[in-house]
Amino acid sequence: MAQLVDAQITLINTMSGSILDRAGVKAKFDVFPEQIIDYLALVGDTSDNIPGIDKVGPKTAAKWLNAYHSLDGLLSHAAEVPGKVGENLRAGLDTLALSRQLATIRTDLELPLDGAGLKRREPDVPRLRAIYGRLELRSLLQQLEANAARDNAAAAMASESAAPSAAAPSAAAPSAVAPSDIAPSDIAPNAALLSDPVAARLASLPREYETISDYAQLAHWCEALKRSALFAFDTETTSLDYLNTEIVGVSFCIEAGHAAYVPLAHDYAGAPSQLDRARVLEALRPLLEDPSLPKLGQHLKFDMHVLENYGIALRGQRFDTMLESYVWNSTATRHDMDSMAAHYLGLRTIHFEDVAGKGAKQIGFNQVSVERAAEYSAEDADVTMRLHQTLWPRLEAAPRLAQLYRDIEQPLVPVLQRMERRGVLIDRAMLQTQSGELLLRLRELEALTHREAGAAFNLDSPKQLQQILFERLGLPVLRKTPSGTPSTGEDVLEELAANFPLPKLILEYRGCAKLRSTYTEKLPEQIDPVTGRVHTSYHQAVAATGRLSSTDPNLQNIPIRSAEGRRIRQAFIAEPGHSLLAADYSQIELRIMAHLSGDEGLLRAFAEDRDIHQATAAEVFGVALDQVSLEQRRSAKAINFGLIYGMSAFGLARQLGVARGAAQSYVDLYFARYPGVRRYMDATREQARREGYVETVFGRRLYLPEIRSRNRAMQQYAERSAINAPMQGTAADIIKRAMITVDRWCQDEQVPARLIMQVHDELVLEVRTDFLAQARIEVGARMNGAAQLAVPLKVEIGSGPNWDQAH
DNA sequence: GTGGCGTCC
DNA sequence: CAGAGGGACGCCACT
Repeated sequence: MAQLVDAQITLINTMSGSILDRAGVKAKFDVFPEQIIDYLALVGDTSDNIPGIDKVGPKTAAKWLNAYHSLDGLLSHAAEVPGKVGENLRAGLDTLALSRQLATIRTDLELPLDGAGLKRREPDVPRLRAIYGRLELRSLLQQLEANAARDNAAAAMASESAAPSAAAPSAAAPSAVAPSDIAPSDIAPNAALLSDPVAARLASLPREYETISDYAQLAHWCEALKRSALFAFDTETTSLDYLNTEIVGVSFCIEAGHAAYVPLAHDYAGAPSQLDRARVLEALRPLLEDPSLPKLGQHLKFDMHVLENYGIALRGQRFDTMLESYVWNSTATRHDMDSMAAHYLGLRTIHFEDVAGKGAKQIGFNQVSVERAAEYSAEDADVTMRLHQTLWPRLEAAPRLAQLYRDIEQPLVPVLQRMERRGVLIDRAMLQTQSGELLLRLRELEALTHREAGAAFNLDSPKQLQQILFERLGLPVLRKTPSGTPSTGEDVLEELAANFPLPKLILEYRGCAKLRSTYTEKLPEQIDPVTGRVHTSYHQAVAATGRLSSTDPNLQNIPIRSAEGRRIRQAFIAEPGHSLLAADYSQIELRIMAHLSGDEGLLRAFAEDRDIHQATAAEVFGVALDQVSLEQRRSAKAINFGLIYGMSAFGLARQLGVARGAAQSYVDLYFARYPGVRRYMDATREQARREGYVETVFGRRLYLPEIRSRNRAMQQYAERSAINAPMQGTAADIIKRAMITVDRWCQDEQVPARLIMQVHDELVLEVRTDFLAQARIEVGARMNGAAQLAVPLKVEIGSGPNWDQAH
């Protein structure tokens, strides 16, 4: 028994707390299922015999469910919990998970009235059925039906002619039951499951897809495309690598339900003969290059690249369903076609994996049978048209969103395509030299560390490092990771470094290892052998706030803060006779805060072009501008950034290493000096609660339904997002507008300058060196003119032979 | 695939 | 009373 109590106390000490009311330990904190599993493993499976543990029931399960981001993770953990506690837990989760799914769906139904949530996934009916097989799914499925019906009704109202035909007749819209009101009794057990109306609807969709196998048929379609008001098209390719991919087929859709696939390069053994790719592309060229012939697609930037590989310049792209969905609601669904079809149309489309397989067994699209490829590809074009028919009327009904779409997101597509295609020149030899140097240093540090630790271990393994630091050497545990293990993060090691020698070595090791693995080793591998440059992908529909993101390689997280890191930037160079020009917006988010809040003090500071952190320090600490100490300026800077991120006094205290009370007094002083900022923040939170969303200066919306959550953590997270999103999002809008005008200048005037990178508040151009002086002026003017705010924008421009020296 | 960590704005 | 800083991507270890 003593052992049991010890184990329990150990458990309590190693995690955030315990629900177990035993041995004088108060039930104070939450325990999560994986911790129960650990616990039971520790004490042996005596769960039914431990007083108190059987109290884990629906109520506790509800707390866990609310706290977990991943329902799947929670369910899989719950499945492993043995004994009575497991039974109770699973019963509670079944009920609660289903009601949460219902709440999720319900929220989606009421768009745009209620808004949607962060990173919300589609309800996966087959999976729900598997999990809740013993439960009746009628109410859930009814809501899915009603969802489609209402969407279509709304679309029909907004645009009679554009109403899609996919509407399923359905009962009236669901009554407005608050999620929490869905009691367990509403979900009656029923062994006989309903048929799946979602799958059924897919099968019953009116569709006529044809496969084009002769030139007369092709000519017929080309004529129809030419006469159409709008057509959707899609290219099928051998690879997602946009520079090194071949066209396997193309598909078209003019009218929902009618689509055609043109197989061109299916080359498996026994493939039917197909039309000649070059000849078909030449027939399509005049259509695709005609700017007055409007086109629709899903992620057209990719198709632009693919066509450019064949010398075809896509013009006249008018609509892109990926961007329509993103502008409509950046978080209600992911913006790939399969997700959108499920979300907006209630359709389960044929996925790429369905026809090509997945993992190591995946085949190229050229190996897919023409029959299956035709179904898949024609459906893509068809569904693209259907999505557009439901999305565009919604956007037009919300004029600011339509304007954001027309003025910013759609025109940005060709700009990004050109940036990607141009690529960035990298000095491979320089990176390889650095890699060698880093490797030597890493080996030294490894030897020193092992000697100091008295044991050999893998420095790259946080788990092994935890054991060495906190078990073998007994260093104090200063912070724990979310999963309850002792953290070895940078801030912890910094603090430990004051009293112990090892953490400092590990910090240097980590820094070098990061530089080598992520940058000096990987970047050279990503240089295209043909162009000698790296060609990133900018993603336009990923970040909830409107920012771009970059992958393969990510050019938006190249080091800059440390001297060692900046050497990486020296390898970003320009071609002979050219230089890099880097132009970044100075303090753009704080300027936007001044604009949005209208705070007089802040407006004045920017109007007078003050050093904003210094000016803030002078106000907060009540000293003259020239009396502000470096320490005061540092504090003010932390306050300013904290405000942008919705940070609390607690967080500020930790950041600054001061007492919480001191941090609180800084915050109070700040708000006393800048009362407009506090008013703005209160008003923003209030608007988010009232409307369900916040918006940027240019009308971009971010929906935050969690701001009404009864779960405090989620609600506060939503509040921080509400504060941050208008500033971060407006900055994104502004730089996108700047990119469009800068690119237009590059294109129209045939100047020797090209946009090559964007890093959130910075644009990088490759400019012929003799043209630098003029480029500075032209780029600066366009960036400055990208928005008219109540404060001036400020752009800082530098240039040099490499990215480091351009700053 | 997930968690921990680290890079950027 | 607990929690406590927004948005991304990528590497490594580990399962």
